[in-house]
Amino acid sequence: MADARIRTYDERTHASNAGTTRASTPERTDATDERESDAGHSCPECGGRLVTDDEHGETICEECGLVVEEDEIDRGPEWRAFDSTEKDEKSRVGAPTTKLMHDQGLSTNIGWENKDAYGKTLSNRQRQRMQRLRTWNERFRTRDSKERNLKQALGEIERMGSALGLSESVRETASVIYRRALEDDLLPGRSIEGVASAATYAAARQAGTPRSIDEVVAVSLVDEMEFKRTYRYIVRELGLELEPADPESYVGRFVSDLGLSEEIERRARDLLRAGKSENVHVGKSPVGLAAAAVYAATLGTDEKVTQSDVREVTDISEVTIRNRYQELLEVDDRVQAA
DNA sequence: CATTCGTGAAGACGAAT
DNA sequence: ATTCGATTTCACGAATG
Repeated sequence: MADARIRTYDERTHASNAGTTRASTPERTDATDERESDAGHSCPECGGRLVTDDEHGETICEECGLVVEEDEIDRGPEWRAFDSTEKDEKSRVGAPTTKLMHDQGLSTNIGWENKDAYGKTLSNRQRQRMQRLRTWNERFRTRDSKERNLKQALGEIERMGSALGLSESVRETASVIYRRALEDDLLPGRSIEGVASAATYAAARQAGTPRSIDEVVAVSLVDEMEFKRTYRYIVRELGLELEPADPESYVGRFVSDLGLSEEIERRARDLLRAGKSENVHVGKSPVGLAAAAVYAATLGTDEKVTQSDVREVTDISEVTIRNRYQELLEVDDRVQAA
């Protein structure tokens, strides 16, 4: 963003200016105003001196930095009211904040009625001006809201992407998908985290480095139900074209997680290719196929893994592994014979 | 004893209505 | 919204080494 570049430039010039000013007048108070708190209090951890940091509303230990108390700001009224008329007179605070709006209800709202502050009806000319103001105010507010939304979502995508070991380009794709969802107004009614998770999952699949639903849900902030619901919705509304994940793309990871050799990996891939040529894989879980192929590949060799080992790393039940690997072997035999 | 195998009931999901 | 078919999972016991 151009904004960011300009700001750093600004800061640099300010910094150098401040440096020279400070050199001429060395006795300047620190920016953060810290003062000693009441005597008799000391840090419960290390016994160090406690100071209050008014800027952050915290009491912290000077020695170890332990935050003893935080959020000391009193958000209640500083006056007391004994009946409701008194309350009306003394109260000078505005509308309560709400978490239901992204800006906590603190942004400008222009009333719907065409009355001025005294309740008088507006002239025609004034009405038109107000209408324009409403339009623009609304535009800025939603634009701003989307901006924030996007910022948070991108952070989330970044976090999950790195937790899942996804490449930079996959994260790029995920953010593009997210942007599209945002532009198409798909977000209302859905959580940012959910859509971010879905976008990440979809991007990983498109890039041919899929992560299973379980893996994504594990690092996501939403539960599996919501994730699946959101994912389907996003795919449908955005018209994302996603091939069923290719079982082979899981093989490498499973093999290495199980500590098996490349020979096994090669055999597993062969089994999957044979299976695919006979359309064994349609309608079956790709992860299940991959798991079964890896297991089957070890069978004739001296590298031993149990079905339950495979279940551990793949999250595919032993039953499914059994069913799939037998099918795979059967098909492989047929292909060999042909 | 550990592992593998097979089975029926039950849950989840997509498609069709 | 419900129903149906296919798939996967769970729980269990039997067989195998």
